[in-house]
Amino acid sequence: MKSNSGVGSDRMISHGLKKGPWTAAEDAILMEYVKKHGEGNWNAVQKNSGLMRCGKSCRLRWANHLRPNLKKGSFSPEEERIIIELHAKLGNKWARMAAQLPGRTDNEIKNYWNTRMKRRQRAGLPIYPQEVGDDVAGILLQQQQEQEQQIQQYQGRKRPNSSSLSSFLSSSQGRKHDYISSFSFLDSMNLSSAGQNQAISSCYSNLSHQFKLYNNTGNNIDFALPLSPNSPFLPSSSDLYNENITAQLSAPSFQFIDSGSLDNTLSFSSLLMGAQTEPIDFVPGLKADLGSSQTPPRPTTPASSYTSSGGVCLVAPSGNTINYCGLKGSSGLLDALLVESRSLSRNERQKNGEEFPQVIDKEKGVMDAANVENEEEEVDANECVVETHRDDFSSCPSSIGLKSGDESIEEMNAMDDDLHSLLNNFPSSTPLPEWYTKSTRISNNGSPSGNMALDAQQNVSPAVATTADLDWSLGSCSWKNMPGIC
DNA sequence: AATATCCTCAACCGCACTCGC
DNA sequence: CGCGAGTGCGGTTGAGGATAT
Repeated sequence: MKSNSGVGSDRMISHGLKKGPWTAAEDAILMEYVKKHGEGNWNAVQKNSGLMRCGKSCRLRWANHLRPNLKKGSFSPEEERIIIELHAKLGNKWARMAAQLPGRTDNEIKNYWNTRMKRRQRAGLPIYPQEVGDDVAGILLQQQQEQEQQIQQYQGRKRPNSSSLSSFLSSSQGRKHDYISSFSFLDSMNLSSAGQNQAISSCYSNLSHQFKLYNNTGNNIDFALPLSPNSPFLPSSSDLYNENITAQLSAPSFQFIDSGSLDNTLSFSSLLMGAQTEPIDFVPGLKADLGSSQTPPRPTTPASSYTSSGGVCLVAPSGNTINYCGLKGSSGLLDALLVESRSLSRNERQKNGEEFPQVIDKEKGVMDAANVENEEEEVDANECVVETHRDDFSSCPSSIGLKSGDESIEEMNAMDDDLHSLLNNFPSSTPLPEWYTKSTRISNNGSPSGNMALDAQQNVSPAVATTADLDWSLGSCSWKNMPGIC
């Protein structure tokens, strides 16, 4: 197909029209036709010129190969730069990109991009250079913010502006560094353990209602609450996909998810790349490309969980299995930006002499995470769901209190009430969605954390798992009758 | 040298949109 | 308003060349 010289084959004739590669003779006929009649009205080509090609085929041939001023050959470095920038801004809008690259066709750009993307994924490289990611992050997050606002308007709910993740991230400040810790300014409270300068923060995005716990040293606890299956914010089941991917995790690729450095948080490109249209695209790349030839190290990190725009995403490295749930068509940008899976394994952190965050236990009060781990061993080697609640803070030891400069407590409490009533209105006994039960609980020696969806697989039979099995309350979600939950 | 596998890219396909009737 | 033709767009396919085994 790369050469269309010579006599074409007749084997691709269908309904009297030829398909397949164009011959030089056909090209000549088409060019002559356009010379006489101009572009357009492609279906008339066959009638007027005798060319046995459909109008679509003629248009494509003309646009991609015959029209004047077409550039041939490889893209120049400058063109490549433009493509990268345009793709970062536009996504897979090949025609729009082609409009900004004189002499280049959408097909050409598309092929180039797909090839390049695969190559870089194989190499474990980010698709977008970091500087492009920087520039684009704000744009996409702004779009995300607009979407959120639209949803909020639709829901008729008022949220404090200060809870807007997007506005913060799209601002000139807060880039590159401290994304995670900066999130604490959202719907969060920072708790300070006097003398230890240690804090646990909880935050949930007002859209996804996913919680993330992390201490202020930047080592998150890798915890995310699932949305209720009946949450108005949860996409319909048809919008969810769930795919089990079996592959050895490549260390370089996985770094984007499981980055140990905040700077790497912006090196999300390979994740984002596929996410432009469908986040899962990234992961099949792993599946396809990490076959027999690579034997990457087994990840030592715990489950990663991150929110999707308007939905739920879970990424759980488990040996050589990744379970990924997400929203079709989500931009994936927040997925990446919210990727908080930077935590070292507990053992490593302990080895480094790092202090563990405190965990608020409903019955035992505040405990050190290390103690939680010991408790876990008695009940379940890996399971421990950190639970927190703003109301719980009142009963916290006096050594824990609000840091100054936090948002209005009243404001946050109002939001809490809002959410609380929402959660309480969920009907019970609703079967959990597929993504909820398909996920595999990872086994790790990491932080005292768990993802409820992951816990579900291990501890609750998917067949009987319903919302009635969940104990929903503000800031917490637990499986009823499930031992080992803090 | 033979074979398998990978890669590239031209072409196709399905869908959505516009426009005229 | 509905219909069909024409067109554009983005995703996918598969032939054939390149490379690896």
